[in-house]
Amino acid sequence: MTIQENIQKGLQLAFQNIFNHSVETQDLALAPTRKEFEGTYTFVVFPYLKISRTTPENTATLLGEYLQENVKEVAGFNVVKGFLNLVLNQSSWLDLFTKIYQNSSRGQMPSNGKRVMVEYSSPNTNKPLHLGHLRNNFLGYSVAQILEANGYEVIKSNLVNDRGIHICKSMVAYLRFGNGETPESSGLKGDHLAGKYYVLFDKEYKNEIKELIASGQTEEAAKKNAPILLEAQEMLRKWEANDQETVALWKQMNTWVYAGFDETYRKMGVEFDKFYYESDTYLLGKDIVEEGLQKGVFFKKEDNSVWVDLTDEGLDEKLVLRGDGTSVYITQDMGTADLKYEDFQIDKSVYVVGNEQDYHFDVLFKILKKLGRPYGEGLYHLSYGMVDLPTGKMKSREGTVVDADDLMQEMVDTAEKHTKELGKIEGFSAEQAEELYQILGLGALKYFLLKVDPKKRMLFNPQESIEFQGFTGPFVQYSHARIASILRKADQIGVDYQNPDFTGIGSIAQSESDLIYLLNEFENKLRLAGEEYSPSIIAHYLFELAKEYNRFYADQQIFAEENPELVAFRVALSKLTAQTIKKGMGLLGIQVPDRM
RNA sequence: GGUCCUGUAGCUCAACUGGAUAGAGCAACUGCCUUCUAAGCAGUAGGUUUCAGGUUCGAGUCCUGACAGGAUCACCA
Repeated sequence: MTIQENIQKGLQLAFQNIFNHSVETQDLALAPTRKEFEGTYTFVVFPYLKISRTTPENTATLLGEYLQENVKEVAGFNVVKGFLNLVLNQSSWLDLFTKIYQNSSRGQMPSNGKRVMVEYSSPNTNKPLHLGHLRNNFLGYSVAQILEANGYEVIKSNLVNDRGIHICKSMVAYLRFGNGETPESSGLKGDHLAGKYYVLFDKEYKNEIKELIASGQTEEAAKKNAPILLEAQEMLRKWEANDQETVALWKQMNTWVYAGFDETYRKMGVEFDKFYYESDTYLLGKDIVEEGLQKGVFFKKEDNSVWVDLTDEGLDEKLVLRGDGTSVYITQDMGTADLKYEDFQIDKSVYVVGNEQDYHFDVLFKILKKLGRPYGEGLYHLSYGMVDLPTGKMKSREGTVVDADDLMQEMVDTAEKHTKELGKIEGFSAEQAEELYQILGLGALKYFLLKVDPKKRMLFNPQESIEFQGFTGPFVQYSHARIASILRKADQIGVDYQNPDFTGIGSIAQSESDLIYLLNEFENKLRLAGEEYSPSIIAHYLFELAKEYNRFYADQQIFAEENPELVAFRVALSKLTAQTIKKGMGLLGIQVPDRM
């Protein structure tokens, strides 16, 4: 039984004995006491005045007296209006700490026997990754870690959009302007090479439109008739007809792109257990359309096209198969959903995709539920907001994107600059220093993108570089490095903090019990982050924890203390904080250094 | 136009899902390094939570209606 549960139980008995009324323990909500009042937990009595039939102050006082007498953890209480603030006794804090400290499986819930797939990243192979992809990748990876820590078996998947008109555009431009350029000959990363030709396509396309308009065509006609566009469309047809030359070029360019992506993913620190390729899946789903027709979930129109009617769910009619029998986007998504289930028998499926596709996923999930899919109830669209620049939306064709590789490198460079300015690399080898810059630069970037609630859109100003102070990754990393230093010293002077005995400690400071309180909150936050698919909950928690530790650090001289048990306690408290930071940052995909 | 999301300090974000005097960070200003890392700590200042109603003991949070920004409403992906 946790302290909270003991208090709830006590409250239940109090209501029974004082007011002769039975209340469910889970309804008795305990909130953390606000900083400006004395106490740890606060019970709000307003909702219970009908039961107590007396004033809020009176009700709170009666309950408080009962708790103080009957619950061993409650040392005292105070009443402010209808708020009953409970003060815990010193030994409860130490007992609680000992319990957490000795829990070797802390931060990893036991298996819940459920399997979840997290699909994220899902790049197009015609251009390199940009800032928006960074948010997607960091979110996806982090949510996967969080679900795993919550006891799920997690499969990280990546559905690569490797076919379609946009790929053909890069290919056509490459044939026209490439002169056989390769990543080796140009020194360009493969994905950047493909992106270069995607931009060239658009440039040429616009030129041709201008020329056609000059020769008398309307703008609308020119947009349809530009030769380079027709070429791209022709190339798509050839690709679908499995034309040898086209397929060979397609394979060649994609190979280059994948080599580039691999490098970017490695730098990001993300990974995948399973890749799906749209070139394999784009024809899937037609059998489901047939099934849907038979089940009466879909219906056919005169032109043979197949539709689903979702008007009773507040949506519209939606096409699921064209009149000529060819697929649309949602057809293959239905097929891919089935494929994922066939491959892994997943209980849940999380799609990390931007909020511009909210409607699409709403439709997709409703269809799959109507079809009675066993995984239907476990579908979840982790919809995140766009990353905007001060200049507006990023457009890759117009070159107004913040490139992922460039940004990561800038962050590492900035980390190097800050570190050198602070003169903090004494005794580091060149490799160690470089490793530190990577850890700090990527940490700052990931934390910056993950600390915001996923569903909110966020602004990124490249001019104002990402901070290294305050509510940032490096602040949390710094706190960890500080503690690592404490632990080194403790080892050096022989403090036994592995199995310490705290029985001789009289009382602990406010900053110490506050820290224990927060450390105890870790698993609650972990659970909440899993339920909400929200790394930002972890990020906020870690900031609070690091902040509280630094308060304690400034407050207490660890090794100057004369009572050896108290020294051991403080070192142990430090160690548990470091472990929690490391584990928590790991959930965000962020490493922590031992020195910085 | 229909639907959905968002609106909180100058800026970037919180607010434990309806609880106390709405909190952090950045930027500004004041203090604190001869003892464990100052990428830190403590403090000052900064608010009509876009606006108007409503629900109740109690609203940033729920409801209605405005206003502003964004997304989407393709036989594109």
